[in-house]
Amino acid sequence: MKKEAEKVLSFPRKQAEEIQALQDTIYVVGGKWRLPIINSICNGNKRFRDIQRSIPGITTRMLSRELKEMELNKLINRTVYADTPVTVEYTSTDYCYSFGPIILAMIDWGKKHRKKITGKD
Amino acid sequence: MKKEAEKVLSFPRKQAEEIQALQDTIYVVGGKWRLPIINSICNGNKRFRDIQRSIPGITTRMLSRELKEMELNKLINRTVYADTPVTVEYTSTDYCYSFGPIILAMIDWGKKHRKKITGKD
DNA sequence: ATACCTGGTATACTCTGTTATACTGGTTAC
DNA sequence: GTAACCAGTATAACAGAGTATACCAGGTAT
Repeated sequence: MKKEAEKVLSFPRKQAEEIQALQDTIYVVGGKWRLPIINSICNGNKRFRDIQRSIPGITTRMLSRELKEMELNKLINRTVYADTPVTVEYTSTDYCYSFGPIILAMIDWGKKHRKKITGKD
Repeated sequence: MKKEAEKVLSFPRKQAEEIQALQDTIYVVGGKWRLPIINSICNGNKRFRDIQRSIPGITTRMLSRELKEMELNKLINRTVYADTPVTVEYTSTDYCYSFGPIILAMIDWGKKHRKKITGKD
């Protein structure tokens, strides 16, 4: 009996907490490019042009900007190798992998959605 | 948990297909409000003002716009009851529930993130 | 020699998502 | 009578995400 009341009473509080968590996440991964870039790097793309080529539509400007901010936020590591010509490598941090479940859920949705509207695989 | 995501994310197969699926999904659920609104309605909020109250920061204009578009895209049903005063109910379609896994993954990430930066629960 | 590769930066612009504020027309409560 | 609730619409303005295009300096391939 008491358990029941507790559950009911805490329901709105949980809802508020969940919507806040959701809004936090949207704030962090918001925008058109953040998640595709994370996915690309986690998939093994390390070089600027490789990452760019792997994401249809992204411009150098946007990629550059996002990479810079992601490096600041410890989402990725940027390493410069002093060979000639100089090469730059971007690699994912552990933190970066924490977005894995979100990305997988979104890829899954996208595939099903496409299958649904095109009618084929 | 981490190992699992790492393994799956690192798997370099069908990269192009996956990035497209990801971009499709971002296009559909993009923006600041779509996912919170879906979440709110799936949580049982039916009335305009209830939905608005459940999402901190949203304005009537944005909510109105998003609801309209979501109705067009068959994400929600809008039902007007001719009692006096007229009441309007928004309910989720099956299609709407398909975003469940994405929303749950994002709520989960947001909770962990907050715990991490505040240091408490 | 010239055309394209690398890893970006610079400048200028557009677009639209988002905010702010006020308002409508009807209903119910004090 | 006046204040607050409902379900929104109207108007205007803004900020910044995103686009387009060109460019740099060095190296490589034909």
